[in-house]
Amino acid sequence: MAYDHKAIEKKAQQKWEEQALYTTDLTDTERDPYYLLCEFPYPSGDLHIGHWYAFSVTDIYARLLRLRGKNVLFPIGFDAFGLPAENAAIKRDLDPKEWTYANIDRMRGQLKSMGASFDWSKEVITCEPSYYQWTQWLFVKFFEHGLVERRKATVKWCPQDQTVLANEQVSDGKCERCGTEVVEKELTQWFLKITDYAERLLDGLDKLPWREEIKEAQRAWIGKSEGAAIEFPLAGRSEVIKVFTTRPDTLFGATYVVLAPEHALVRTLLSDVDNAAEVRTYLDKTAQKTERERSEQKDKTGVRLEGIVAENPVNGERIPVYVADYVLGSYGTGAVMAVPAHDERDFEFAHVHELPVREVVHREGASLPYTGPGTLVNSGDYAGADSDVVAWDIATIAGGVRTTQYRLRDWSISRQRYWGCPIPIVYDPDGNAHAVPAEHLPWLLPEDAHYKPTGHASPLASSDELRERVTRIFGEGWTPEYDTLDTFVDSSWYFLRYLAPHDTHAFTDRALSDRWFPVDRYSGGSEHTTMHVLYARFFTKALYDLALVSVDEPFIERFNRGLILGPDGQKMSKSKGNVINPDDFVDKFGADAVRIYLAFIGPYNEPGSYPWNLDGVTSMRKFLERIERLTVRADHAALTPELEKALAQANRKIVQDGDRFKFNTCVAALMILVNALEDAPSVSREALKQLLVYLAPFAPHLAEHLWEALGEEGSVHAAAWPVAAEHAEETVAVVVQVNGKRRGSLEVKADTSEQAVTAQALEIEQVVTALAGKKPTRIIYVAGKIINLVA
RNA sequence: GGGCAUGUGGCGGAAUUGGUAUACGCGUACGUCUCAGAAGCGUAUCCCGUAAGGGUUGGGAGUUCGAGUCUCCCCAUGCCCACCA
Repeated sequence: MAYDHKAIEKKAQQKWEEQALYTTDLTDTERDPYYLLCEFPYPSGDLHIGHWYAFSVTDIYARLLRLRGKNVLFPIGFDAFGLPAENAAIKRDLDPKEWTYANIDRMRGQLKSMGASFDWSKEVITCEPSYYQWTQWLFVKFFEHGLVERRKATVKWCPQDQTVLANEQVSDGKCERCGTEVVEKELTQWFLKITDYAERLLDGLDKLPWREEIKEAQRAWIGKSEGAAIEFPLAGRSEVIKVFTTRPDTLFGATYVVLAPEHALVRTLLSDVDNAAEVRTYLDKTAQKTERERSEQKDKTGVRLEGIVAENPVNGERIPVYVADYVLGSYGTGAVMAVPAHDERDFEFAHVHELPVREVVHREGASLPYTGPGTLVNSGDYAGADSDVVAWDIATIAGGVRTTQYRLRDWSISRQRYWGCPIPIVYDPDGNAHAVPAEHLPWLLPEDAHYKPTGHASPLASSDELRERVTRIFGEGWTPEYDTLDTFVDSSWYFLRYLAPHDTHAFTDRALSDRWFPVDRYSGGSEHTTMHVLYARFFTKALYDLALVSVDEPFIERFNRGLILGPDGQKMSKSKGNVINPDDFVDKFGADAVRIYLAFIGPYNEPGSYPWNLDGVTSMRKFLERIERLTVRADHAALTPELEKALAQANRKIVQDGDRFKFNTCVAALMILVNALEDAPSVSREALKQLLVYLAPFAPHLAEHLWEALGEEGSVHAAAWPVAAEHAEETVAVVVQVNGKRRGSLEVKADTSEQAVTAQALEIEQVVTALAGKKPTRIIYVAGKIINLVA
């Protein structure tokens, strides 16, 4: 090894710490502020290669911006409450708190070993009372303004983790954390009313310059659909069945009505149906199915409510009523009008249960079920009309009301677990909820609770201290809330806390947030598109409405980074044995080589997957060694025009592609520069100094070391970004084409006229041959790039 | 099933608003240095052709002086959502 990376790294990291190089002065008004944010890590244990990719590559940009004169805020913290840490601690028979803090200590050291330029003075840890005091304070604000609600609802429950999950935390019917099949449970829970913001969350996206795929994913998740709410009266009864439909034009084709098994009306009707036993059996069977079983069963199951008859409001037709689990209790009104001819699910159900299929929208050549638009048939006075045109007329005569439905559900935030932020709510003797007054915040997580979940009651219920605390403060008969908050609540506002991490009077600093918020660029994983990023946007809008911040979108730019795969091209996992431990590589090749490898592997501005490649890291180490050898050749000669040009090109490329988050081409530009320097007859100190500044963001330790070796003062990371030399006299290569085909090229001065270029082009032998005596009829000249002679 | 994204050498990838396709690197081959190996250094490396030249960005069509880039159709892959009425 040509240089001792361990010694170099240690020395450089010490130097930066001593000089407090990365402590951001938030009150500085001289330089432009730039808030660069990475998703803060979950203290799960060791830092893996994905963490390196997330933090060390974003760090390149932080360093680059600082060199270019920005006042950069690049903070770090820990998302420290939550299930995985708690489960891991229980498995090891440790207190979740001890386990979490031990992990934080270890990860801090590992994060520093990357040479990441985080401002540790602003570290936030969400499980610290000084942090969660403000999570609670915000919860109370939301509570006071009606944004928090306690209600009974069917919620997703993870039997393994013994807790409720938010809709966003269920994927493919399984728990996001542990993969267990999720079941539904009826529970009284706290909700954040994110659905109140559905429309604004949608609108806000239009103005954001994010990649379309991120915005589309959020739009799809919010799932806006417009339609009509229509009431179907029940013959001889006072109740009505309210349905939601986006297709009122098919109303004449409704041949039955379906209620979801969870629908409240089912229980009411049960006493009057002729086949109550059969219905009850069906309801019980359905209740035992997991979400997935319900959606994956081959045949659409259901049962008719015998003796109950609904009336189609458009024509008074009497049609049967069914209970079927293909209708979701949680969407729309929990009931649908079934139009088998024009809906695939209704068609399937009608087929199984031998219900009539009546075509009302006709299109030549289309077979049923046909779900597109067409000409109405069997539709009374509307027969012959265009289905799209008269849809709302039909809705109107049926008494339909224009309704907008969202797929988005309110955010369930109660967790029946120990390791989370206590919900700052107490109940009076009558069971009414009251917010814990601000003077009692932080509302501490009791230390005497049995933290293992029992499934019967939340762990906090086992705390005597909590009960006594409530009695002492509020009086006899008052009881605490025993659930804790979903971890995603903690992380929905941490980017504001970085601005005032030690403030004991406010959750953030208003003056600083006016200056620093929103975040300029936020880098994270695509798995958070419909979770954390959505929640953070919701929080910001709510805070804006409470006049606590001045903007209502938290992130100007959002980038989802890619994934590092195992050497076999598969996703890394312990079971596949293809997990790369970054520590081994850092130990062997140095942090700089690993950083620059991760930067070079592919563009950072779009999500992709990159297999880990040992040869790639090795070659980066060799590249760094070439730079080290180069510095030994330093002399005092003046810069040659060639080198000046090469330096200017690298400078411009790194600035431009850095801003685009394309560090792979920045590294390529560095390589081209190093190749040019190696080929040069002499290497001046001035050229090397510039090279080291360009290298510094990518390989911060080696750049610092070589900077010192050249005898330079201070830190290379505090150096001024070189001004790229402008060459007015520069010649440019102009490609000469005949009929769009390349026939040669010319070296001309940039400001050469079209006539002069044409004249020169016509002298090229291949051009003459290609023209074969013809005269160009048209000449297209793009200055400095191309000239095309069309003949 | 729906939505979005992406298809460029053996591999990762490059190609500002349409303007030299394959930058940079890996791998490979040969050479050099060496007692030998490693490292280093040098040369070559999309395809056909001795060459001149011609062809090539998943396939097909189109717009254009000019298309990897724009439009349409098809194919493949990846991600997200998924009984959402």
